[in-house]
Amino acid sequence: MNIRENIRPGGRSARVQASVHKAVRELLSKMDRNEVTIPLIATEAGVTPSTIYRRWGDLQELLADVAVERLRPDAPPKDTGSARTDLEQWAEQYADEMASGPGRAMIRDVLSSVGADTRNAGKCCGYTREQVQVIAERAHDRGEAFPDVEAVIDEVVAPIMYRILFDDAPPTSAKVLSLVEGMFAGRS
Amino acid sequence: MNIRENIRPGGRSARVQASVHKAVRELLSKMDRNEVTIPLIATEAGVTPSTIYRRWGDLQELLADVAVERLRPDAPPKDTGSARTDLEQWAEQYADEMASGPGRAMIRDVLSSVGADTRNAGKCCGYTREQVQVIAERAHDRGEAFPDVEAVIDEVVAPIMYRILFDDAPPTSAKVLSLVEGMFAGRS
DNA sequence: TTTCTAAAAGCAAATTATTTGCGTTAGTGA
DNA sequence: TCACTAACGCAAATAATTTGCTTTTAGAAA
Repeated sequence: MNIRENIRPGGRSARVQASVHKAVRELLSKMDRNEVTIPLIATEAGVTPSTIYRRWGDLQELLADVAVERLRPDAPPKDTGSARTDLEQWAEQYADEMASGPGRAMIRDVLSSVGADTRNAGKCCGYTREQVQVIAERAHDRGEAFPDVEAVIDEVVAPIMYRILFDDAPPTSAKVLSLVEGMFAGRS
Repeated sequence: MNIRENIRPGGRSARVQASVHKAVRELLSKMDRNEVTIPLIATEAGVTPSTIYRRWGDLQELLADVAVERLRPDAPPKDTGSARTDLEQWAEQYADEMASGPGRAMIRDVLSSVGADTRNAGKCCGYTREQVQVIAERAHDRGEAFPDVEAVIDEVVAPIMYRILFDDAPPTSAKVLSLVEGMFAGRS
């Protein structure tokens, strides 16, 4: 049950989608996530449950859909003057956001949904890659050396995410900085 | 709804648990995961659904419980004569197992369950850490240099897991080897 | 061993969620 | 404007979940 994104985008479907997403966000902020049900969302959104079932399939898909949207960055990484500090600040903010209660919940929602397609998780990965890419391009424009984007994902993003998902202790600020440090140590 | 592991371990509870786990494994091997329901599992296991609901709470918790057990390594990493090859072979096997269809499904089950407690995902992380620890101790006994276990998690385990979870492309054998390579490059 | 106790299982009724068929509404393209 | 059809609403049917109560059974005490 793939969510179509470009069928009749300007009409009722779009309004229903917006209304349902809004309802989900509001309910999640008010109550525990396993008390949120589709009939509840439907009431809050002013639609019938069957509409939601037909469009999203089940609660996990819907939560994932909402989470992906919320995980999309709303601004490019701040330009701090140097690639290293750009990356430091971006990584710290990324770690903070992802390690927060809502952040973790959204990541789990996105990962849980992957029943048939990996597209949801892939999108999030794509957002991250884009952000790092922006930093890399700025570095290039300034004439600074900057590691490969994939290396940044391996050495900075992946450890942060691994510890958020699997470990009890989210990475500290110092830890994040040391990961970035390691990134710049070997090269120049 | 925590699963207790040490209450009346030798009696009926244990038989029910074993029977339910077995039913889950068999059903998952026979059919698509989102066709598996608790009433189905109950029938297959020869118990009533309410027993499962009361013990595990919901399907996700049960699937996570089963997945954690299946993710527990059944043997220590193979001793290949040197720490580097130990780590190489272990990492390749780890990547293969986790990137496989069932592997990915189990990881997702474990991560999805984390409603109240992070214990499930933490356990998996713990298994991995133990395996690496074994390799590290063997290296120490042999007098070989070996990086810190946490560094191995950051630089080898985390990138593998990140790409399995978020990327479409699971890491290739060459990629895994290059991660291990990077691990040994800077030091000793 | 026998008896007592309470945790866990079974059963069935009540509730709640999900699916489905069909009629209606409202964007879209001619 | 009109015809077409995807998407919605409604309501009935089905399936899953919860819950109160009874029965079973492992483990402890006599």
